[in-house]
Amino acid sequence: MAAHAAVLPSPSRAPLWSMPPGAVWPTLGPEETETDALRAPGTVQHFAQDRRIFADGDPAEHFYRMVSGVVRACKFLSDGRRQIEAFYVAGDVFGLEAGTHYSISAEAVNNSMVVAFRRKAVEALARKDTLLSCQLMTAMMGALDHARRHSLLLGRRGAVEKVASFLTEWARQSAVAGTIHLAMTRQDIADYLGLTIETVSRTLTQMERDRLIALPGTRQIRLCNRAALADLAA
Amino acid sequence: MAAHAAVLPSPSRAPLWSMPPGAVWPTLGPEETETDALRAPGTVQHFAQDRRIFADGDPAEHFYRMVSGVVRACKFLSDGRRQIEAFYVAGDVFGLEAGTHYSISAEAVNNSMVVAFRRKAVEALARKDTLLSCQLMTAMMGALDHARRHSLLLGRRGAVEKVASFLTEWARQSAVAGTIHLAMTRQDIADYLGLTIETVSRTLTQMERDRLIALPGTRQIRLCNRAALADLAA
DNA sequence: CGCCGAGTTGACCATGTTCAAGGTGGGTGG
DNA sequence: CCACCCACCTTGAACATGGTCAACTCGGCG
Repeated sequence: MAAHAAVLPSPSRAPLWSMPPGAVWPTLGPEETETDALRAPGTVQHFAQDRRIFADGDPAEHFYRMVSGVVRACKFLSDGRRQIEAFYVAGDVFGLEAGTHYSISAEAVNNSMVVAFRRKAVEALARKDTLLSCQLMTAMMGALDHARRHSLLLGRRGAVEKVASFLTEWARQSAVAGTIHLAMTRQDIADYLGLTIETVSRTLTQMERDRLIALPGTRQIRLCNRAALADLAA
Repeated sequence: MAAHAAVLPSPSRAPLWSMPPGAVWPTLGPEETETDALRAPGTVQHFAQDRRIFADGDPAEHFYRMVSGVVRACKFLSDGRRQIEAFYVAGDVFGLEAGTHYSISAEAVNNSMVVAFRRKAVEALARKDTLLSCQLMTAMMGALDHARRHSLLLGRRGAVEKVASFLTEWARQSAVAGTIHLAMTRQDIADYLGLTIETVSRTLTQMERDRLIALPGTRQIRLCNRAALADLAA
């Protein structure tokens, strides 16, 4: 039961793109989680706030596992418009790529610590070690699930629903006693939700008026009516 | 060189979420493509127009490879709003899931033929056969890439850019002599782009006025100025 | 204290949606 | 073979949501 949480070596809290329990592919027995090949060849790295970890188009030589902090994965249009695809937190794996180059950029939202893995080394390992393949596969599919839910959000939800969804999602990973601490700016939130900074701000203010949340500080959000919020997030 | 195209057994045309050339993970030598374990255990199935192949929440017992026709993958909100995440065409693999249940629905856009694989059988194979794992991995990552590009589209592009992107993307797979045949309705296009049917219609009409396209029939689009179109799609 | 970046608020505006009416074309049955 | 029908599509006008632009506030820090 608890063994399922150890699919990827990490603190056991759910990643932002929450991996469903039992989401191992193929299904693994508890004893197999001992192998944990991802732990061996990694090197620890630190990134200061807003530092780029890799850019869209760079050769994909490493991939990463979050230890602490928050990282955003984003894409840009030629005119600078930005879409944040995901925020990564402790335990999340990112930078796995189909081709030889990254198709997305990754930047530290705040001071962050990651473990970097040489892609080639892990590829070689993965060819021998089926368990490792499965771990990577599971990480990928979790990311795919998240991307799909995110598309539904971006394409078919209004501003209030978007903000409510974000709060609900982020609360799962960063709520202490009903109060969220935001690692990211309003601009980050806006770019994650496909909105503008002003709309995010207005929506939060309106939610405060409606007693759904309280805003004790700009980076702190207290969830007063979590049920109603979850309801908005539908 | 050419062997790279045979990552998945299929007609060699690029899938809608185009898999980049050389997108094998880990990188495979030409000789290895002989194995092609996906070919063995499949059973051919036909689905009539609008028939559901699987629904969000169903137990994920199979996954599929397109032989002919077009399939849409979509998610729904409780009030019926729909977001189409992808259209699948010959060669595309879909229905790979992280958990034990599908997280998306798949429906035939027109009469379609697919090969179904028992998930358990292939899982078992994949644990032995690293090549197979890699093929699946590559398929997944192609899907992830597509989902990310789609998020950027949904979150940060206007109606004209969206329609132009759709035309450009779909032309790659269904253009004969500069004329696209649409398998899907305007509603499908709208739900793919996060727009309404009226906006899609108006945008196409405007593009016709601007001599970017011609509309000889409702399901036929002639690309008159492909460069300008690609430019709009940025 | 004053500056500066981040956030908020307001007024106006643009894009895309909604609602409603009319057109078109492919298939069916008389 | 033609008429009708129905689903699909187009068009128009009013409307709403969210974006833009600009002013102002707040809080942290030199």
